[in-house]
Amino acid sequence: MNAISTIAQRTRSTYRHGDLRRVLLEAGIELARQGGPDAVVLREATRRAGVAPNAAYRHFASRQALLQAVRAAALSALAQAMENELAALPATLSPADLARASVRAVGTGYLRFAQRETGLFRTAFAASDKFLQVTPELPTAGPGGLNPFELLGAALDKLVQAGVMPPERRPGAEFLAWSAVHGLAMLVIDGPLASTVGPHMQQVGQRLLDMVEKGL
Amino acid sequence: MNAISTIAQRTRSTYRHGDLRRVLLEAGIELARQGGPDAVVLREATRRAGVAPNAAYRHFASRQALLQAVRAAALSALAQAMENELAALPATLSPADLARASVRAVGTGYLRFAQRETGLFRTAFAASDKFLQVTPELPTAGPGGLNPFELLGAALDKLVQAGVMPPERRPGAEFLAWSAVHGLAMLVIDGPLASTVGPHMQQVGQRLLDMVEKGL
DNA sequence: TGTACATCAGTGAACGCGCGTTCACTGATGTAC
DNA sequence: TGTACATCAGTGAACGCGCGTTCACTGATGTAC
Repeated sequence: MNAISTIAQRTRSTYRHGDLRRVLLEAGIELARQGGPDAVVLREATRRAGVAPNAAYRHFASRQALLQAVRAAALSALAQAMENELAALPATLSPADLARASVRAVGTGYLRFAQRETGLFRTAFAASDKFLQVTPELPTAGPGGLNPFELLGAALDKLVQAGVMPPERRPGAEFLAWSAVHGLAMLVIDGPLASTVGPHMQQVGQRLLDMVEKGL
Repeated sequence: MNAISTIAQRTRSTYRHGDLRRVLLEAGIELARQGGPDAVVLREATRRAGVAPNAAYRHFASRQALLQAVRAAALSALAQAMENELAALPATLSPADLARASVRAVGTGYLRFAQRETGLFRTAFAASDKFLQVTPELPTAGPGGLNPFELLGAALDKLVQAGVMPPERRPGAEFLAWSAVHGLAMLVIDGPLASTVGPHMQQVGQRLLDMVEKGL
């Protein structure tokens, strides 16, 4: 180990790297965080890992494979953000209020993540023909073991169990709630509402969640 | 004029092209239609116009400038699609029903356009720091003179005028309605709901509009 | 009406760029004897 | 416990690619006289 070694470009004392896959993935996540999916570039990831460009091919079959791994990590981080909101709910609520608050917490976590981690959010939902094929093999869940979509589903289930939502409205409800929140996120983070709504994202987000709650 | 000349690559009899700007723009639109914003490539547009690559610079300052023009055209086409839905409404409705139906028509037009013209839709809403700076100079309205956002606003105004929506709820309502519809479109056209919801887009879309109507 | 000339739309060739990916290699590591 | 060897992670050099953009040019057009 060298005294001037950095985290990003460590002077290896050994010919072998030891943990290159993880370092490449972390570099990829950092690139996505800063510049979205297009910024996840194989050569730059290897550069940051202090390694020859083709070394990446020992761990990822292609640039696409790295990008999919980064995407899975981004979804996992999103799940984590949602769980954080859920964990912050007061334990004193009635079942009905808790259920309602859980749905809101999931939505709020989603919007907060989109705003704070814009690059990761855009990466998580970047266009890909292989979205469904690839992700199941990679971990997309948060610490609690549920991925973002499942967290929303669980919150809606609570709504039914608490008697707040009639069971016959439950099927497909996640698509409606998700659409509303996802649309606001997209329009604000790199769409036409960036300057109009962006500064008031939280208030508009709460109004949007009012609409969803009432409309579901 | 050559017998084997095509629309795309016309053998010019004259050294000058005559209408290159429009032909490049149309080529750009076609590229966007097929492959989204990233497919709008200067060199390919000139190829299709049957012209040297650098000839484009007589008409567009840069690739970005061409892309912005294509984006404006895409927004204009979206407005057109909405107007078509509005025009198809029966004239016999009461003011209140007409207002409600107008909001639905705007949403339905939006979703239909996203599904039929996916490439253009993605181009219209592609990330760009210059979204608001550039578009105002370029025509984004449909034949009726209103752009997509204004069409939605007008429909919501009708809702208030017809006494269906209390005036105090009107401010900002377009952000909520737009978010819901936009989110569904995004999740379906190149997101994780493509295979799940895609085939039932219309039904889910109508349920979503129910939610918006009730929730606003 | 005919000629000289300025304009400027399109040409042809070239540039540098960074990318993903392939090739034959080298040398550190862990294992079998 | 010590040595031979197979494994395979990382190297170094190179490739072809298509892109956006710049340069000095050419020649068709419309206008002034």
